[in-house]
Amino acid sequence: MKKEHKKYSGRPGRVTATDVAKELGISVMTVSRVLNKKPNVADDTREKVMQTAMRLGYIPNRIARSLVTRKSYTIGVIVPEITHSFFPDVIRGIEEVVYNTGYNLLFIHSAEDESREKKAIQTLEENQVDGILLSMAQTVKKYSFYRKLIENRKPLVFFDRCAKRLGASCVGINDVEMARHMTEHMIHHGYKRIAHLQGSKNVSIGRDRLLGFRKALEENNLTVNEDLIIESDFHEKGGYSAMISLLELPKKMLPRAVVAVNDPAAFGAMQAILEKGYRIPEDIAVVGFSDDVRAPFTPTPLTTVNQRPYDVGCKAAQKLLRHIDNPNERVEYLMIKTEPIIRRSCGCNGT
Amino acid sequence: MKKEHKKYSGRPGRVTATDVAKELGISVMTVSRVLNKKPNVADDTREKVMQTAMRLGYIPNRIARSLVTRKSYTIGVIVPEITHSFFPDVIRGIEEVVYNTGYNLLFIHSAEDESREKKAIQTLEENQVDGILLSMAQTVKKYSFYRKLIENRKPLVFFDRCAKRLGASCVGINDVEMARHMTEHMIHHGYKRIAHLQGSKNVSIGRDRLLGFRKALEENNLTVNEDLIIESDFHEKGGYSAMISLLELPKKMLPRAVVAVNDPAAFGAMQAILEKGYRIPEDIAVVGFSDDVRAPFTPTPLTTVNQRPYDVGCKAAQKLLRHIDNPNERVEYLMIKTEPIIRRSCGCNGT
DNA sequence: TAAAAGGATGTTAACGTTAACGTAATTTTC
DNA sequence: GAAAATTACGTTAACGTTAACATCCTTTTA
Repeated sequence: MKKEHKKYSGRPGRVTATDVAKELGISVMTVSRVLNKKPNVADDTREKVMQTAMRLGYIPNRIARSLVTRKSYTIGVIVPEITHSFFPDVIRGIEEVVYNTGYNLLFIHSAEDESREKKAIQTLEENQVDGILLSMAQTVKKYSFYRKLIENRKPLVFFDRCAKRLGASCVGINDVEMARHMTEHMIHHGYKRIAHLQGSKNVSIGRDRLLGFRKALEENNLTVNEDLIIESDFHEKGGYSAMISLLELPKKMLPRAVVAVNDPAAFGAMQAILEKGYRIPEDIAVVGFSDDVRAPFTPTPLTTVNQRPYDVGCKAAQKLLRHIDNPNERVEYLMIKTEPIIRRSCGCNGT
Repeated sequence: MKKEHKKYSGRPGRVTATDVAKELGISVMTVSRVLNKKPNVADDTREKVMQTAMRLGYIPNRIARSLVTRKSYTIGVIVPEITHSFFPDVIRGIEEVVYNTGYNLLFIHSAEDESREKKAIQTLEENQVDGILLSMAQTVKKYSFYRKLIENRKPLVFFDRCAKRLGASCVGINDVEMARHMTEHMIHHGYKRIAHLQGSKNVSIGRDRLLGFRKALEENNLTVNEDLIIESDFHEKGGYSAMISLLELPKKMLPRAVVAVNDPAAFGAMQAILEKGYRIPEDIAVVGFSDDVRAPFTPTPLTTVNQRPYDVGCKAAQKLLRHIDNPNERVEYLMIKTEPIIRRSCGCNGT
């Protein structure tokens, strides 16, 4: 009575647990028990199963497993712009946490587009992800999709760009506080006319940093000049064109300093300033936000805020895993404490 | 006779196609046909199914679907260092191609570590990905894992860091040619003592760029000085320490120019050069490879090669999809043509 | 107008795994 | 030494979907 090995026999059929069981003349269940390291299996059986599984090149099918356990061990990650150096670092942090926990990352790039983000959420749900880590696209206006997720009890943790009061945890940085701090730093330099390149109002960090900016001016008894608050986006282009329009103001209305919503916007602004023949910081000082890899390298190194992306990623992933493991995990708004990085674009003698 | 809606009733059970079918008193199969836009369904039935599916909040379960169709519509992506700005751009390209094809990306970061890469491959296989896009970790020594994948007929396409002759397609750039070109550029500047900060030999781009470097010297009848070829890695640290050890050579043995395996290594080297009080390019010229976002911003803007990461990602994804759709798709080594970006670190008057 | 073709459904089984329960043999307990 | 507990399995059904085939009814064709 010959036994036939199924391995690579004819069609490209994968080796299954059933094949391993048949090979040994035992039940699939015992094989399953061994592979999942469950108790109540004799040592020698365990040994035999491991060996034949190895010999046949058995690879467990997580899809079949997921179907019955109703757990995919997959986490969805939605990022608005992977190209912005903040996000790869966040992903590093996320990866580092999920690595060794057995979870995998299903990654989707929303390209700052609301409809793509919606589609992404739908896709993640179809894939039965156990939870979602999301940083909002800047064009998102409606939160109904988030609400639906939360109603469906799909664990959701926002990072960086958060939607609060929806019942999902958030991991961000102390945006208001740091925007206030950086603006005040400009004020302490003696600058009076301070502009703000504002991020999209749709997004928490856009609103919060604007708030911090206003706070600083008010607390220091400076009038907030609405003409100097101008909507940019989070990228070089937006910063550039916003700055260009500021520079078209009459000479004496020109800002003496610019607080940009983030570093890419600041880079765009710096380029505009230099192109128009002004000096940084002698004519116009600039501060950014997020400590982009390029920040130390700009002609005048950019004063900014270290956004600790790696830590944001870690904390967000950890919180999500806790939500997944415990449906009663408390919804929290975690704030990573960040610090200013003083270089020279603000007028200091930094590195 | 009341009908009960199952939606959100008690336990968190998802709405299934069966629920939709029961609601309408029809068979699941008809529902399945509608949802998959298959023919042979009456228009009004189709309509009714769509509506109740919507009303009940039905979300198709891709996991169950995958199990029976033996297709996951998922592509695995393994990247050695997401933090290196080349890779996020590649991912953008990949995303752009798979977006709208219905495929998803399962993302794993190997952290330049062979064992993590192996584990990643295993994980992707367990998840039944339809194909894998992979850029080798620099510490990878054995190709047996790749061979096993290829034997198992799991479509695999390498990008950037390739292993050829294994039967998997590769998408890279013209490394040898461009390294030769850049080195020759240095020679045309009149530099004689030219050093090479070499990448890991385990990896194609490390070997190929070294080859191009040697070629240029030989073709121009310059002797290759082995002391000036020094192993770095692909990151700032390696470039820095490699350069430091070069700078410890006796004064007259010092290199006049440095060809770095990539930009991060070049940045490290530049830092070392500046710290030791030398000028770039007056004392030591430097060229990099990959056009990192920081390259235009270094104190002396870095001459480098545009690696066209976005195109690499697109091509790799396209090729993989073709391998998935057609098992007889020809194995190819695709080469994206790249161009030098002349700035100032080489001695030119670039931007 | 009978036969053939096609359209709109339903039925059954399967994908590969595990949960829940069942059973026989062995060991423990008092 | 009989009841109870434990161990080492096996059996059945289910997870949610689709492929393949079957059925019934309508329309077309010669």
